[in-house]
Amino acid sequence: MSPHTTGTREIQRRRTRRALLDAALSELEERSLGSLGLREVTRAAGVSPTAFYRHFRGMDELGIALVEEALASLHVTVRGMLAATGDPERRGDAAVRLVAALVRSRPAHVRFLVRERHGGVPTVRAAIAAQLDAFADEIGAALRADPSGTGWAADDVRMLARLLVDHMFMTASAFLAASLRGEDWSAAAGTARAQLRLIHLGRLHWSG
Amino acid sequence: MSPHTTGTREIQRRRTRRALLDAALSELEERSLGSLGLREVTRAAGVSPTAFYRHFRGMDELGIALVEEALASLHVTVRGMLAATGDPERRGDAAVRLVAALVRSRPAHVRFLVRERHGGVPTVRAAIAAQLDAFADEIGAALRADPSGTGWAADDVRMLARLLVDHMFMTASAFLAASLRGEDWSAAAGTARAQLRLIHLGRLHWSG
DNA sequence: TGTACATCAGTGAACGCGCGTTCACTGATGTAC
DNA sequence: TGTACATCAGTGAACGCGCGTTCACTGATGTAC
Repeated sequence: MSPHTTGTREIQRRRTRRALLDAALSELEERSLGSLGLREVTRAAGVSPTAFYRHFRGMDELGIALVEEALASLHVTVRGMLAATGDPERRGDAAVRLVAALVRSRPAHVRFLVRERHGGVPTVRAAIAAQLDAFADEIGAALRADPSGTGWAADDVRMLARLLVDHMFMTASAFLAASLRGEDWSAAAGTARAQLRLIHLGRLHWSG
Repeated sequence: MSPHTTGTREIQRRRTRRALLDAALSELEERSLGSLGLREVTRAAGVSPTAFYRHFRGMDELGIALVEEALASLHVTVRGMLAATGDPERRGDAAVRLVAALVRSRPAHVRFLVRERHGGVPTVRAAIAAQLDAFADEIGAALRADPSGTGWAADDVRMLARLLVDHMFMTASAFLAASLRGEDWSAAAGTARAQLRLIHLGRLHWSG
């Protein structure tokens, strides 16, 4: 392996970078990226303020790095949904389960996406929007490939794909809200499953 | 009329308060409430920083005032939707038109709601969430009153009402995004209408 | 109507504080021979 | 393997700046008689 991935110096460098990202995610639990200060992040990460500049040009760049991490996780979830098999009801339930698993394993990343998707940092907003468009395209392609998708207009496939992407965010947000209230997730999961079932029924009876 | 509503002093007081709220809304076009400073607002409003305290205890209180204004507008829209008559397709189209009218008449308020709904100021988030719950209840009551709502379980009515509330936000957000890109709104409106039609089809074929 | 006093929205100076950014530096790690 | 030099992640002091908040104030508006 090259020294760029395994050298002692490189390992330490990665560790500090991770500490900065984790510190930011932790601070963002109750706040938004736009109100987060460089010194807050370095303080929480246990490094000097100047160390920040060895890793990021400024807070915006750290924000973009968080977007990339969070969307990579989300992409795995989306691919898992598309790979699910069985009748549509089963696939809907699997989708809700995958979202729940994502929120459970990376709550801070998911909260970051939900918050910054419409948040106050234009570059971050744009990066999220672009990737969600790509996810919608991916879902649209899967819908088109599905036998039940024959006869659908391109526009209609796109509108359904967007609805499903947005519903995924609604569901993720509902799980986060349930956590915050100390509730168990079964009610939120039930609601999400029922909504997907209703959307699927609409899909079955759709006439372009 | 009492001097509390028409006195010269009271009129001036209201004018300043309005200037502060409008200045904040204007600054919030591209930013979030959590990152907005008191001095920025007073500067944009053309008053001294200390004048702020004659109207609000702090930025949080100004945020709550904005929430109240914005939700009052939204409530008018929701009531308009529920009052719409005709076949369900017409009612869906009317709902989309009402959302478009709201976004056109109060873009800054709507953007504020979309952004701060999941934003970084807990008190504001809570105020919005509480009111959206109330809207969902209102919509749920209307769905129950509708003849096509007979035989629906209470949970199912609630899940449909929530889906409709969330869809309203999706639609508003889509209009704002179209504006930002300088696009015409017909594509976003068409997508929203189609999604409502699909949801309605699901509703027709629902089996508890 | 006129006068004397009270109210209070908005002012301007002042404060201490944390911010982002710069700079020259240190010392461990990496590299060449 | 050993030595001499280069690299570079992280440091700590320093800076100028805008922040939120306080205070005593001003002067127009409101009120009592």
